[in-house]
This record gives sequence, structure tokens and C-alpha cells, in this order.
Amino acid sequence: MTLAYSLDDPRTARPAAALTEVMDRLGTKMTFARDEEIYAQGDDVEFMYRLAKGVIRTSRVTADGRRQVGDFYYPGDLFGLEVGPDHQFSAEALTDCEIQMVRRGSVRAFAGDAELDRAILEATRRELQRVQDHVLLLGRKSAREKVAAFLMSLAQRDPSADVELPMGRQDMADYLGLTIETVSRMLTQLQGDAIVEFPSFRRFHVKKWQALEELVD
Amino acid sequence: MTLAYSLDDPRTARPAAALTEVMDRLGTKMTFARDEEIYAQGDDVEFMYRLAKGVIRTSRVTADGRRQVGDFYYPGDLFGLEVGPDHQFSAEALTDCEIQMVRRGSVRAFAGDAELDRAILEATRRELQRVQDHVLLLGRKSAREKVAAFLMSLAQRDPSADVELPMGRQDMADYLGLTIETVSRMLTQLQGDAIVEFPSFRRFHVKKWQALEELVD
DNA sequence: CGGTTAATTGAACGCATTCAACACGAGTGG
DNA sequence: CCACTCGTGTTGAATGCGTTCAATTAACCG
Repeated sequence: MTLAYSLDDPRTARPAAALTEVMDRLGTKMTFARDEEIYAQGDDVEFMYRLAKGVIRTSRVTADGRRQVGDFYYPGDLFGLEVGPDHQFSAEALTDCEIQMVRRGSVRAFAGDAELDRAILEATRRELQRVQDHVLLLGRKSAREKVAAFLMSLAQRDPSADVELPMGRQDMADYLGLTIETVSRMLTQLQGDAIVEFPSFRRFHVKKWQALEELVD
Repeated sequence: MTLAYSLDDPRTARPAAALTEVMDRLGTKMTFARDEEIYAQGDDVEFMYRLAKGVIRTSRVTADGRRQVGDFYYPGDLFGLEVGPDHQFSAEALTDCEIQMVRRGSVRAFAGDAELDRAILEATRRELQRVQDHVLLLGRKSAREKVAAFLMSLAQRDPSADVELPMGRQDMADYLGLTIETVSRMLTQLQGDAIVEFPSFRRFHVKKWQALEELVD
């Protein structure tokens, strides 16, 4: 039932079965290497994408070179759902990726299926909600809270003991509206307070969930 | 044709005819007085709304009282398109308003009309794009640039010589992720540079479009 | 091992905030 | 018409958070 689906946490929700199925049938699976670009800012919007393996990042760059990371996408996530005609964001593979791609036109032609349209709408709505949370984070949170919220969201996605950070500090900074130095300082600070622990640069685990939650909202 | 429609500037685009028509047929027109609440954060998502007259603001407040304004809506705009089950934002009338309201269920029942679903999807997509622009503004722009971008967007909406500001300084600040004092300082600064002029607190016009554009991107 | 990139740390700076005082405008009543 | 008040906006001075610039350290990879 589609309604119950919409109640899910937008961070972890998965696209509706109808959509997944159609994409598998009509689309192509492609692989991208680490740091490869999937589409560029300004490209025509031609495809819909579902990430099967790996992690990707969307970002946009202003005329004078400032970069804003839109979001990070994990296996199961749809991305590239832009208004078009051309991409406002670029998408790059953070790790080696497998991506199911399907032409928009193919999906549209196959439609008439109201359930399919609904699934795309649901995916767009979840995207909207995530972006709105991002707005709150950028507009009204301190550096410490931003970094805490970011680690929290990763830890929620990946419930394993040790959470992997597929992105570097610069990506985190550009997502959070901070500099790498500030991100780094906040990470060591959170570690100093024994709230999280970093066995290596790209790996951490939460030690005090409650303290982290209090920082986040 | 729906495709051409999606190419429009999301700030000024209007909902597709199909949707407008259905909302008029099935909905009710209600009036709200200045400062009245249309729905509250946490309320069930029951309706879709189209603003007929006036200006409204959506906002959300964190547990510790920090406020983030989501957006401002003008006549013709759809709002309240949230993921549900309950509103993450509240909506308040900035001026006396007339609002066309229609139950989600009514729209859904009337559907089967693929065009209708498409129209809602389009509206959601435009909303998404606006929020994404908001992210860029909050994450990577200085106070001066934020205020300039805000005035710019208002001036584009309202092509008349004198643009009215339906919102107060606090609303602007909470939209831009700043304090009222900073907003005020930037306004006087932009006025000092003869880029804009304020004949009164709630009214301005652009004097140097080019200088303003350069500040915005 | 070096050589290279990424991350951390330190110190000085600057933009936006905070706290406080002041100005302005609208509304009310004498 | 003026005096008073209240809400809203502006301005000033001091503080502080995050940035900037620079140096150092750590990880990765041949």
C-alpha cells in the first residue's frame, strides 16, 4: 500500500516496487568508477537513476567557484529527479558504483500506469523533505550541530557498529556550508567529548547516542 | 502542453490548468486574516492549498525555539504539498488572504486523471527546485548576497516600479538564516550603495539592476 | 622508504551576532 | 494637535564563531 510507504523516514525509504520493476525492465545497468561523473551541471535531463551499489554525491558550483553539495545517495536511492530541461546539479561517484539508468521517455511511454506516476511523485516528495531538512540545518544550526547531525544521519543509514564515511572532509564541508578546517575541528571536538570515535579518517562509531541526539535537535 | 510549462522559472510558474480547475470545482474558498494560522506544524496533512489573494509564509520551529522560514507564497502558488502524515511546517497569512482549499482525498478520488497527477508532480518539482536554490543561498552566500538575492526574487515576482514587502524584517532574517540586525544593516548598506531604495520600511525599488545581479550570482 | 594527497592544528582575522540604546511610525486618547 | 505608548526597525559597540592563512602531521601508494 502506497500510503503507509509515505510515512517512512525519507532517509531510509525505498522506491515503490512498481517503479523499481519498471526501471529494471526498461533500463540499463551501468558501472562508474570512483570520482567518475555521472552527469554534469547543465546537461540535458535524459535519465532517471537508481543506485544499486556504491555512494554518489550531487553538487552544484556557482559562477565564482563556490560549491554546494546537494546530497549523498546510497544503494536503493533514486536520484537525478530534476525539474529540467537541464541539470542544476552534477552527480559524481564517490565509490565504484552500479547504477540502473532508464530514459525518461521510456518510463513515460510505459506509463498510463497511474501507480508509476505515483511512485515517482513519492520519490520526489521524499527528496523534497530531505532538502527541507537540509535548509533547517544550514539556516539555523551551529557548526558543531551541523557535524553532529551529519554523523547522526550516516549512523542511522548504516546501523553497523562501525560506520564508513565514503566522502572526504571537503565533501562534508560543502554539504554543511562550512570549511574543511571547521569540520575537522568539530570532529576532534566531538571525539574529545567521547561522543563519537574515529578509528581512522574514514570510519567512526557513536559512543553516546543520547548526547548526539541532544546536539541534533 | 505540460512540458514547456516545466521549463518556466519556478518562482513565477503557475499550476497547470487541469489542477487549478479541479481545485476550483472540488474545493472551498476560505479567507484568513493577517497573522492567522492556516495550519500548524504537526497538524495532519488534509488539504491542498492554492493561494488566490494575499501572501503567506511557511515556517518551522525547532524544540529550542529557533525558527526557519521555508518560503513565501504569492497568488497562484500551491502550498502545503507535504509528504505527510503531518505538517513539518506551519503556514501563516502575512496579509489578509483568500485560499482555495481542497481535501487530498477529494483530489485523489477525482483522479485516474493522469494529467492531474502530473500537475501535482510538476508543482512538487518546482517546489523542490525552489528549496534547492534556498539551500545554495543558505550554504554558500554572505549576508549581503543573501539579502540582495531576496530583494531580487521579490522584484522579479512583482515587476511594478515599487515592490511591496509583505513580510517584516524578522521573517526575512528567518528565511535567510540571519538576524534582524544583520538584515537591517545590509539593507541600509545596499541603499548606501544606491543599488536599491526604500521610500518606506515596506516598499522598495531597484536602482541598479546590474549591480544587484552581480551580487546574486 | 620517499612522494603525494588529505587531514589536523595553530594563530590572526573578520563577518555576523549579541546586547543595548535609540529612532521611527501607527494608533489612541486627552 | 500633541503626548504617550507600543511594536518595529535601525544603529552602535563589544564579543565570538567560523574563516583564512600557514605550518604540521598522518595516511596512502608507488
